[in-house]
Amino acid sequence: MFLQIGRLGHMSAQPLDSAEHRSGALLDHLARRMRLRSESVLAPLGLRPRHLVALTVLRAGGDTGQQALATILEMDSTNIVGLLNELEAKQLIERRRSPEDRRRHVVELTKDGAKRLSEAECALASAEDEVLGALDHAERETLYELLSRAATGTSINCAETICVTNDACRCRDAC
Amino acid sequence: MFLQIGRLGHMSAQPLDSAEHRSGALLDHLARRMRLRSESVLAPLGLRPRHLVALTVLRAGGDTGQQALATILEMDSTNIVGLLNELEAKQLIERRRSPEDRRRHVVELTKDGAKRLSEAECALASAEDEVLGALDHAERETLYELLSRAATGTSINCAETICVTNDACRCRDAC
DNA sequence: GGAATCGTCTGTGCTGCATCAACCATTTAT
DNA sequence: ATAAATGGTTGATGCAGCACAGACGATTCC
Repeated sequence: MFLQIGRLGHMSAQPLDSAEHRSGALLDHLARRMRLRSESVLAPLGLRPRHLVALTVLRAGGDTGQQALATILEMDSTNIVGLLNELEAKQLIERRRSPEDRRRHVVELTKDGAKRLSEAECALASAEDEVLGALDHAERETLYELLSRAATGTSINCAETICVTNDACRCRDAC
Repeated sequence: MFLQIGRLGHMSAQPLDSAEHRSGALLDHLARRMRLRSESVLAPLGLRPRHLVALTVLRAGGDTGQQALATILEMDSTNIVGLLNELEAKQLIERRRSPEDRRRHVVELTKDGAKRLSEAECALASAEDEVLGALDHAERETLYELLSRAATGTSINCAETICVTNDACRCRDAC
């Protein structure tokens, strides 16, 4: 901190690039705190945090080949198989062979899957309250929107997926 | 999603609570992506992601007993010891006995530690570019500020720690 | 003096995950 | 048509993060 001030020196009022503001460690820290709480909350629903991540990605991304899924989640394909097996056994997802390329399995969220995901998210309210307690509602919504955009890499889904259901959503400005 | 619309029914224009917007899974997802990239970038510096988290917390929190650290990081005390041993061996932190309660070890970031942390954060620029590529500079700064506030649990440090060095920081509105 | 607290060290075991190897179904190239 | 490449599946192996438990020294509080 003082280092930075020292470097700025004669121009301490300028918004100079703030190179040290890396979110990585904070992301890691908060994700851990959230995950620890999520585990116990999710257990009764037969889910674990990683399932939620996969379901969330599937909801956002639409139909996805599972190799593409491996890329998005940055997991090894072989581990994707096991993960999807668990989700398919609970009928939260479906694997269909792609009509275009029948080698490919297209993974899709089932109606049950979407419902279960929704339930899980509701159940996580208290966990989020503990971890994000320092942020008010609008700030959390901003956070969600930023994370969501970063995760999908595009803002295409934003208008359709988010804004329809929430009049206060800030993403209209951003979109 | 449709469930919520159904629930809203006659008042679909109201900004009702958006219960499904949970950040947990997104946090998890992005933290993972960031961590995978961080590992290789940090290795030459002799650090691992968890070290960075600890150093970041220490920088933000000032002098901290290591039991308090265990609480903040939500790690077992015994694992904290090992983590701190590694950092102390590299002289990035110091353990001093607290003058008030000499049972307690107060953990403090050394000058070298602050410097190394700063270097690491610079080195992580490209990793962050990949993961947060969908966000522009101002959005990343907003994200950092939100995560930072959530992590420290208070907004006390905000004015001192962040805003002095960055004129464009949005936290003035929030503070 | 005795009990409780903070930190340290050691060992044990579970879990997540990467990696390797072998295999089937399907598509693409020759 | 045959061979090669691709997507997916399965099983085995090994490492690392981490929780947990037990024992110990140092210090404080009653």
